[in-house]
Amino acid sequence: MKLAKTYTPNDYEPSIYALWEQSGAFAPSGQGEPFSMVMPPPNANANLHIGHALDMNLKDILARYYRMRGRDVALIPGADHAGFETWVVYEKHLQKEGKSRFDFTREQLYSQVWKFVEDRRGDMELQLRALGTSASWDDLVFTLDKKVIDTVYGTFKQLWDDGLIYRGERIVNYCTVHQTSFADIEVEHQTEKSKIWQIAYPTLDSIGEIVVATTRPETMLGDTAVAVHPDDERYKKLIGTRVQLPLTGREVPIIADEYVDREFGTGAVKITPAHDPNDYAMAERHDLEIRNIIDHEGKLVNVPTHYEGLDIKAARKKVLAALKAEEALRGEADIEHAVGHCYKCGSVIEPLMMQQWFIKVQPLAEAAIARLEAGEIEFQPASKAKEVINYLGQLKDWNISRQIPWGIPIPAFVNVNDPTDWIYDTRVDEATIVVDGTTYKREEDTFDTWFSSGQWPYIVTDALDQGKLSRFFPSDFMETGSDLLRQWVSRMIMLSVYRTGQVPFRTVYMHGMVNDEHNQKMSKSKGNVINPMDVVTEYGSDALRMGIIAGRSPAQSQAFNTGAVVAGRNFCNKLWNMARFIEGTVGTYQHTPKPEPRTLADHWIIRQLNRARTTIDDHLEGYRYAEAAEAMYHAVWDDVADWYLEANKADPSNDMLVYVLDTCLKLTHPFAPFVTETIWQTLSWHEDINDLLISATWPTDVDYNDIAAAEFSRLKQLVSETRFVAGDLPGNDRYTMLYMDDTLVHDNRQLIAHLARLKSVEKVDQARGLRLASSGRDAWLDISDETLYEHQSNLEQRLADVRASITQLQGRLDNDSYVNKAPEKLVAETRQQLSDNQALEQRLVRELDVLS
RNA sequence: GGGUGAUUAGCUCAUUUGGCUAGAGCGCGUCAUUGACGUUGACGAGGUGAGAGGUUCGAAUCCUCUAUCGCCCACCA
Repeated sequence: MKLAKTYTPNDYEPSIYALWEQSGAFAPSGQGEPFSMVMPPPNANANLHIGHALDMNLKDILARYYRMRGRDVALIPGADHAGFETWVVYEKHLQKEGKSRFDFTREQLYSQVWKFVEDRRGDMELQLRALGTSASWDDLVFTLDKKVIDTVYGTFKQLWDDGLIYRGERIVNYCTVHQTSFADIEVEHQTEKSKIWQIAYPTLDSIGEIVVATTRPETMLGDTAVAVHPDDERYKKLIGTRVQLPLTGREVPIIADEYVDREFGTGAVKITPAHDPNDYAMAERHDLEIRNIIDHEGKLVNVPTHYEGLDIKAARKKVLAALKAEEALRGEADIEHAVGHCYKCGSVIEPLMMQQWFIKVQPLAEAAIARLEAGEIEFQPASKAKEVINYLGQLKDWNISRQIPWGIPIPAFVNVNDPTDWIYDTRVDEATIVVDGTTYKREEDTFDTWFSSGQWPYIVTDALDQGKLSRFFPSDFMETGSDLLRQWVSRMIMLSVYRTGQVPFRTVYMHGMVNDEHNQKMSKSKGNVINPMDVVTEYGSDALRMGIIAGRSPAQSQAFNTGAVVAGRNFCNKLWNMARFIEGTVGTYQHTPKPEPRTLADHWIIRQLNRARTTIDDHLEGYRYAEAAEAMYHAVWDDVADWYLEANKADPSNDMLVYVLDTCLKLTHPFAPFVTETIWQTLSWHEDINDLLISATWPTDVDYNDIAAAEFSRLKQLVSETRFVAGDLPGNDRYTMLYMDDTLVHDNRQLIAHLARLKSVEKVDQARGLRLASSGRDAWLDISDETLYEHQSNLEQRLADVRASITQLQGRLDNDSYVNKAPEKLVAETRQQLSDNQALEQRLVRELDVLS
């Protein structure tokens, strides 16, 4: 035998992958209707996590499936420079060496990180290969490739020309540790316990004071107003008057604004426009002064000298102490409220005023919403469409600048003599340029990664300049984690509609998260992270692939289930041993004939495989992976291995064995590519060097006789009943089956004996023993009266069951509403079941009569 | 605070627009076996579908309420 007794995946997987890659099977064939998917670029600097394994698998199954169905498949891989993510990793690396970003120029940093990423990028790509990803590697795009940058600049220019780009001092989310701003979506809000203090501000125009409530007393140094609700009776008369701020003595007005909640705190709010988004909005409405008092490192500035340079924490302490000394503190209370944190380092996000680049998103969002509402993109699950529309509908202007050197530089320059004079220019490698005699200095910020990733589908397919892959845009299938719906999917739609006039993809499939085995979210800090490469080493890539899609539905988070991976491994071994058996039986075989069914089992297995293929087609076309895999699993294991191979032993046919094995391998290949290809390569009838399963054609229907197939089903039933009954009898004897005038049993007596493990199957004139009543054949098990007697209670139990079900069915048919309103087909089925059960009841009654 | 998902066998999960006796894998029990496979085979046990009510001939599925858990969003100082 060519094959070892047990399938050991790690011995075969790498060479099989190499075989595919060298054969060029991953590249688009250029023939057939295109089917394309772009891979969300995994971070170039990091190892794959288990979510990637799922993510990749969901795409690769379709890639392999549609490839076999003759489509022109492109699974286009990517690698992400992951701007900020990578930057964080690199900055830690610098820290270890005792250096900081300020020791280097932008160019130096950029090239250092480039090298850092290059060194690590290979790991990620090797891991994708280990998972079996049939990606078109020649078409891989890195997010810092020239064509990416060119396209991104083109989009930026178009937005600029359309008046949709502006630079402005706005309040932004700022991490003082990383010293960069964030988009709203990158800020993590956490509920925290803290204190809320009440501070008295003396009024100027009358004797008295107004008490404000705040969780951030230190910001009072930057207050420029106090706000109350216009209808608040307590404060109505104070509106328009002024208060004097404690500590600084500055005078600020009391204003009225509906935003103020009368119920909360004291109903009076101190306004610090530079360091609170709401206060900023209010300052815009009321044209208030904006005082910056916190700098980029989180230290106080523009404040009385003894506060100057303090960090937030120290400043708060000092301010509170001073207020206490001035007897301006009126109370403190515990409070729970949401605080924004940096999603990377967890430090508190400071809202700060900064010069940033923004996109006016509204026109883009509106255009995208129109397409979504027209149903141009199908969502799996469908509910996600609404979520995207809602999100786009309330999107605020998008801050696309980041203050980190690792990324695509923003192609803009500012007049050294006029800070409002900005021009678009792509000579970002030069610190200054001269245009028409004027010197311009470049912008040092880089783009938010999502600005470039958001253009991915049309970049990688060269859709804008009709490149060689442009037939793959829009792509057919976009599959990614449900956590990226907003930050990535929505932006791709928005930018693609804007830039290309087309939606970027036709179907979006969102997968849920992979939790740990106890359904807890995986995280490094909890130490419950499952490394996909460990799973591959232990169980094999195919087992991981099969296990991770088992019972999974879109957008639903689910625990990682080792049991399902084990089942996958066992399945691979089963398939392996089926092949081993068939290969050993068939030996050298030179052609793959059109199967010509001869026996009942032949007809039946053809029917089963035809049906399985149809079921798999239905499910995969509807993206129901788990159901498709299950149909495949049961066809191969239950129908082929458990029944057909055994039947074939009783009446062998090599042609049929070859057909059955080939079909199983094809049906299984999208789900377990390695083991199937490994087997395929060992088979003598696939010896041709160019004969690869990955490129084989998907099975089509084979003719069979329906009556013959149905007769085998009846034999199966008889065999099952025999096993069941015999298993219940005392002892482990092999029994003899007796039959009278039953042609089906007569013609298949050898087969029945083999399948039911009987001593023999013999024709008799006079029946005796235990009648096999359930399967409706004139067949008996030859057992002694004594044994028969012991079996009586079993028969009685079965009779009771049958009668219960008769009562139920009869009740249903006695109900006129059911007979009249339920579908005819269903009613007919019920009638059939009733008569079947009645016949069975009579046979059982007769059996029991004989016994007594 | 708003939205959204979940609750089905011991565990992890299915069950496509309401319709056969609610399925699978793992686990569990009994038995088997000298050559395809113990990563096996045969047989089996195990579910009043979170709870309560409603609609319907018919509900795990639709509606209402309750309970518990999760996720996302959110400026209450």
